[in-house]
Amino acid sequence: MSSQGGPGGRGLGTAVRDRIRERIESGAWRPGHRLPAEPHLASLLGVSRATLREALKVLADDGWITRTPGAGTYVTHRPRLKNNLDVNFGVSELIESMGMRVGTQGLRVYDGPAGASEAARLAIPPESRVFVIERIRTADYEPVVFSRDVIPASIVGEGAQALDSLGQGTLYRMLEEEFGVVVNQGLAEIKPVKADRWTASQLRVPTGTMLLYLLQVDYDDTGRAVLLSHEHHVADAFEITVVRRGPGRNT
Amino acid sequence: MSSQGGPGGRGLGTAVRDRIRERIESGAWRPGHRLPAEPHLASLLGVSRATLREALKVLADDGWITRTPGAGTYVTHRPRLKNNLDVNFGVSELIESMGMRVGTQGLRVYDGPAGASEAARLAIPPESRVFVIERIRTADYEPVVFSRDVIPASIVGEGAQALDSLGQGTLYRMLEEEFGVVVNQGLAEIKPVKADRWTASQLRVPTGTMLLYLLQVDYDDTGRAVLLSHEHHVADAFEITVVRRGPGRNT
DNA sequence: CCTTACGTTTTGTCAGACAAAGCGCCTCCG
DNA sequence: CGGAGGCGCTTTGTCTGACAAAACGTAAGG
Repeated sequence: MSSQGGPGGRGLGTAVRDRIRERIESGAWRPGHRLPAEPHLASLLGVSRATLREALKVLADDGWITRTPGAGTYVTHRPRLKNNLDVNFGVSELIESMGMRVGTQGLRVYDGPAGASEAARLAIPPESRVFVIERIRTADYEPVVFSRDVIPASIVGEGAQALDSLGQGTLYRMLEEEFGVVVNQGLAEIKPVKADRWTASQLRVPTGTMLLYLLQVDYDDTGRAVLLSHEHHVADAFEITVVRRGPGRNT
Repeated sequence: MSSQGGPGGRGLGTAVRDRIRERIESGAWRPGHRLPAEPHLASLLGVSRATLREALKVLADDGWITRTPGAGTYVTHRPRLKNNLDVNFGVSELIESMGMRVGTQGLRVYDGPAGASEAARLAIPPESRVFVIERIRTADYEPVVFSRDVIPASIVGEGAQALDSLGQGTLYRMLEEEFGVVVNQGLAEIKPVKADRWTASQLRVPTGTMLLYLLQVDYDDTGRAVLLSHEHHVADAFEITVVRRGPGRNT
């Protein structure tokens, strides 16, 4: 299925892109810093200039670098954020990136037929068998997210007992390591809601507390829906940001 | 500053990328459809294969297409959404894309010194002169967003009287056409809030109504902060979505 | 009828070359 | 001595051609 799943990712250009971005994120190349010229950088990275340029094109398109003919390639002068909805995937990484201890309470795993709405979003036949994972995520032992994850049985097959070991685990890592499913993209719908009685009691907050509700469907690289997540975030616990692409490049 | 500002965007590869994406968005190439082979498609678009591949690389990276060696390039089988936080920029386009009439109420434009917090986010000296635009955006004559836009005087110079004509205009288009400022990227912070007395009266909703608050800073292609926006969205008016990149490509 | 081997098609990567656009340095002139 | 203009170098943008790797369809053989 997946071509190689090697070190960096799928494809040399993607690996080069990640390597360059890591240098920027780590601070080795600070904003305003000028990158080596393309031929030089290509030989440094051990790839051809065409491959390097594919990586640079994506980075420039994402706003990491700015390229001007005759002048050079510079790291864009723009603040970088953690806790970014675009890149941070999963609640565990979100909490860990804030330097807090991540934990799980009230884990509940069961299977059954999918409801009509959830089946439609997962693009599976109604009444198909799905596995459901409900749990409360804690940051420094404080409940911050109540989540309900729905996975089609066709994804996890019969090796579903591994789901029981999600005590503190990352669901995405388990999907990748146990079932060979690599989540490539997710489509999240964001809505502010007030905590109802049940959710409030789970999160140990007063009824009516402000929550951020994320309804998300994740897809693998073939476009197959592999995971549906309902996440109720305690509003004050996180600072959620999104990078938006400007109209200058998106019609 | 900007190199050519031609038809599609800045650069041939970017223009090619937009042309392909338009075909997908318009439905000419539906999910699962196979694109012509690269040499053929390159000649169809009138560019070289290297340029075409830069465009395809970005599209594949953004999840629009899936490429497999030996097989071909296919349009990814994944639902496309309008009202996407990533691509839809500005409230006007958001409302128009939903097929509703966009309008403005209570426009108020004034200038003065920037506050400490706003100056810091715009990366300008404290007390710098800024222009402030406050207005209520309506969809089908119903208030849906109350926004406060802050623009440094250094951006708009002395031609600021143009700001008064924002009756139904798009601020981004005005920035581009009047002042030559192309917004490339924006960083938005999302938070659910309850409407306070003042905001509620502006939006004609009861105090305590659920709102989605977006605090956004926009940057041009050089990384200069050009616009700070506070937006209070009526929660039930929109369906806000975000495309998230999977851990499989971001680590 | 199933399995296997082959060839074709298609994407992935590389190398080299030329054009266009900034930037810095030098020279020339006042 | 100071400023302005021109020249050349550097760097990105684009094109051309080529070969390798991978996947699919087809045909031959058991």
